[in-house]
Amino acid sequence: MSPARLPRSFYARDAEEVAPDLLGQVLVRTSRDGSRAAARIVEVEAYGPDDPASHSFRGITRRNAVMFGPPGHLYVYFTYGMHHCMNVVTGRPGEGTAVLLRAAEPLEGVDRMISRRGRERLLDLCSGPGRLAQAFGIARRDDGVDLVTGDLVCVERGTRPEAIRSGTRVGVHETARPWRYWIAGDPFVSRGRPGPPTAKGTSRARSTTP
DNA sequence: CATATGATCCGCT
DNA sequence: GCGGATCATATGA
Repeated sequence: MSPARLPRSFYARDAEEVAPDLLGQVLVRTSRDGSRAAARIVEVEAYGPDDPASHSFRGITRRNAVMFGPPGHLYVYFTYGMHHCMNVVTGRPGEGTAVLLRAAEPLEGVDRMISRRGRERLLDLCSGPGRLAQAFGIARRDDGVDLVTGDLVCVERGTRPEAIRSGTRVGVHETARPWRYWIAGDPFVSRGRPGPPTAKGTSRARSTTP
């Protein structure tokens, strides 16, 4: 019943529209004992329809089924044999669009994040999709949880970023959709190579600090 | 059934 | 900067 919690309508839009709007918002996980873990989202990636880079591109499977459900739910997948990544489902049911949460700035429950991560440097706690999921204790069993009405995880309204940058998505060799968004100059953004891999391969993304 | 691969992280060089 | 870890998932035989 938190008035700060983002409503369903926030998620029920195109992924590339939701993605930049998620920057500055606060991801919150409430444990059964009432303790909270919270972090300010600083980096995301959108995965749209007809997007070869999206898990939903080849149709619905058991793994990606949640992506095709109603917006405002968590889509969690396991990869590289050891990492979980979390997305928020966007758009309309059947579309299969989502936004990957890539990095955040720890705000609450830092001690718990440190123990879950096994590392104590604040900058390394949530700076990467696998790290973020680990810090929040998110795993496959959290696949499909409702961010709007659920008790476990939600996104609360935060502070608006001063400036937003965008560039090519990490691990995606395509320049047509620069759907990685991050807060300009934010130290908690992951070290994932910024900038499009241009043909001659010398340029960097426009990630200069204002 | 067999196998290739990945929206990654970490430690070592 | 590079490669190993490590396995669920998808796909093809």
